[in-house]
Amino acid sequence: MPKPVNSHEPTKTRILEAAETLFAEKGYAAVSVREITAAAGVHLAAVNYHFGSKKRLYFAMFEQRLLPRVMSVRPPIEALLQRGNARPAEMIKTLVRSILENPWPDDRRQVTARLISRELSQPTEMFDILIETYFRPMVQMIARLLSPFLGPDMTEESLLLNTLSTIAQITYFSNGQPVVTRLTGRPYDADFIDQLVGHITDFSLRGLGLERKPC
Amino acid sequence: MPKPVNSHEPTKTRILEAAETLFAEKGYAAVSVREITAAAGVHLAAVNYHFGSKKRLYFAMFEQRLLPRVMSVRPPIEALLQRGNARPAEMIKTLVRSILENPWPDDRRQVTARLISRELSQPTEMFDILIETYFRPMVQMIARLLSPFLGPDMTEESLLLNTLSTIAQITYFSNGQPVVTRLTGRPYDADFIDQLVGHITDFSLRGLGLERKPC
DNA sequence: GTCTATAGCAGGATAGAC
DNA sequence: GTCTATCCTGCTATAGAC
Repeated sequence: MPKPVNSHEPTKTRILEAAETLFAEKGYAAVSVREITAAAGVHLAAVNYHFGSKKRLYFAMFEQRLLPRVMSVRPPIEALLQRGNARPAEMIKTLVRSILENPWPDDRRQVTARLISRELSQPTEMFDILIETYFRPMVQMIARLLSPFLGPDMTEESLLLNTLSTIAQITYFSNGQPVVTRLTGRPYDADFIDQLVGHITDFSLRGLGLERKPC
Repeated sequence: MPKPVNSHEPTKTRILEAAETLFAEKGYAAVSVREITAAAGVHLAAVNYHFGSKKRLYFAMFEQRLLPRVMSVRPPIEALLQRGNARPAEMIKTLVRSILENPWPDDRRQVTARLISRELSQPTEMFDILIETYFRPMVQMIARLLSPFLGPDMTEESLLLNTLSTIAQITYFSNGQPVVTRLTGRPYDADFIDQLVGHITDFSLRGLGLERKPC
């Protein structure tokens, strides 16, 4: 448990921080309250005093730390939408970059991505909240961003699938880091992330039919 | 535990089957040996008698059931490669379909996909085996399939990233089923899977630069 | 609010009868 | 090989001293 303990934070915050890290690493079931309190440098009973139970600690962590952080990704992308004059290449590149090298603090990037991916692949009671407050608005916003360029004859569903194909790549290269590193031999440093952003942008632009190949 | 018990199978097999289902559903840590033996309809001590420990049961399940099954996806795709005269559109469609509606028995499709995705996103000691025996050969095979069409000036790394972008979509629409259903309102019936296969194929062909848009 | 002590139970594993 | 009974550890949760 090499996690620094921030001993000036209040007990409650220390618990939330430690819980977040551990839940992200191992998953809810594999983490014990003892482990969390030890990592947080607080006494065992503190979790039940402050949160009532282990499950409610998870929910509190989710609502108070995870959700606010993921919501913070949206404003910059919304700003892009408001401007209204961006070109598709620029839009997609910004989108990809804003998620791949996201604005969360360095020590929380991996943690945040893992918690989201965990919740999406193994829904708990938080699944609905995550979908409706974060994921669906995000997808709709991206779809609205793209839709003017994709032609008016495209169905809603087709627009959605195209949006999801773009998101699929971002998600895959973001969450699948262990696999990608293993296969390419490249660690996720600034260099490689740049390259990934470029690749995903190009592939998606072509996939969306927004960039013509020589014919 | 509505799982039927196949009471004519030997104890060992019954345990492996139940373990597979439960590990896929809940993850290793969240499943107890008691739960497994109850679902299998055998006595509690059977796990330790036949496998030595819960962890070794997981490994046995992985090697004896999961790996052989995922390996069975390869031959049909390899056959495509051997023929050598397939066109890219056909190849990619076959590839997408062979994974999206895979050849595993109906009651094992979801289970198999979940176990793989679990192992890739939360590596245990089996991660290396899965990567080296299944994933890397699979990716290399697909890359070899595509490479003749992508032009000789494409770097190895670029070829790999393009391949992964295609796989990313297949993986996303396959593993992200709860999310996709939630956002589209479509259950994964034959109809929708057809539509997904078509979409992923088209998007990927364009993404790879293999299908020209009107210009 | 903090922490100790412990209740109460579920977990994996095992010994030994059959 | 099968199954019962049980050990013991480690878990969540709580009671109650400070």
